[in-house]
Amino acid sequence: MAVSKAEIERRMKRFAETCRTGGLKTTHQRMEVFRELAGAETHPDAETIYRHVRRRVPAISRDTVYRTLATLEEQGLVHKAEIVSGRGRYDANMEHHHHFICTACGRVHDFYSPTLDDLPIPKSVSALGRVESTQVQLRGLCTNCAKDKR
Amino acid sequence: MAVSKAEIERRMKRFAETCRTGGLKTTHQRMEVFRELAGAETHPDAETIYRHVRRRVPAISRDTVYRTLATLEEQGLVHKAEIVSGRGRYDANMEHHHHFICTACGRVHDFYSPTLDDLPIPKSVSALGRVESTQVQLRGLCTNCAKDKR
DNA sequence: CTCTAAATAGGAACCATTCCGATTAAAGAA
DNA sequence: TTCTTTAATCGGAATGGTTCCTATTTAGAG
Repeated sequence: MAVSKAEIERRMKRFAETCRTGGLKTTHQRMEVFRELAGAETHPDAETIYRHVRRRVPAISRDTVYRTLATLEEQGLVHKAEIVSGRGRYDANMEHHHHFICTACGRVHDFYSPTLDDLPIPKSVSALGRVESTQVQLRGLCTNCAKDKR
Repeated sequence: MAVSKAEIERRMKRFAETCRTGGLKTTHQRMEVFRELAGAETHPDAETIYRHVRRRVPAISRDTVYRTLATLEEQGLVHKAEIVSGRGRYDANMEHHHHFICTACGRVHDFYSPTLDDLPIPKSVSALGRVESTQVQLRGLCTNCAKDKR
């Protein structure tokens, strides 16, 4: 189930909008990096994004990809999940969602749950600091890897 | 509030026990790396552990620290949290707990909640794979960093 | 069209982690 | 205790992801 055309369209519009209001130049490279994420569901890492975008923008540099991802995150256009093996993974799905992480292949799957979006935070936490975001991480063997094991 | 003497004692015993049953040699280096974590509450990273242990075992190598941490994790003696900036952080607290991560300083604080230990996992997740562990991550500004900002 | 600040390319640098080959030492057997 | 086996260690080189640096390019304002 790929991201729908309409959703990609919507995300690209938001990108253009954010560039304008944020005073960012809408460079070809920037646009293509975001487009890559707007249509992805696999939480690709920077290297994967780099390889894919290079097909369309052959001269793009890794540095640009990394810088652009950081900029997009600052602007709230993409989400960076620091999950496994120190390799950041990105997605353009800004709805509140949670992650199922496969302990074998490292793949990250989104899932949704209104209940989990609004967790009962214990009082003791207020002593630690002010909570700005919450996220649930589930770990286990994904269906694919479970199949391979047999 | 440091880890109590009794708790450290208990953890060291478990370490010795696990080495025996797991067929691991209880080397001086191994013991000191674990001792460092048994008494820590700060989720130190490998480099920090290395620097501390080196006071007691001056010739210890980074490789040994990294290998030992991996071994201890395999044996279920320590817990590795992959949280920020690709730097693994370790703790010897094996009770089910959750993390409050400061978005400014990156420090990780544990907190406990029986309610959060047993989350209602949405049915849709079963299509993704078999859940083996659950964890809640809260992000925000810790009290310390909030103070500094003012 | 011109100008300027922002952004990019490409390669060097950086840093955490892992690998490798030679050496050491834990622990079971004698 | 001493011997033997083999896991574990050391230290430095290698790796891989990410960031930095500087010259060059370009988006967008005027």
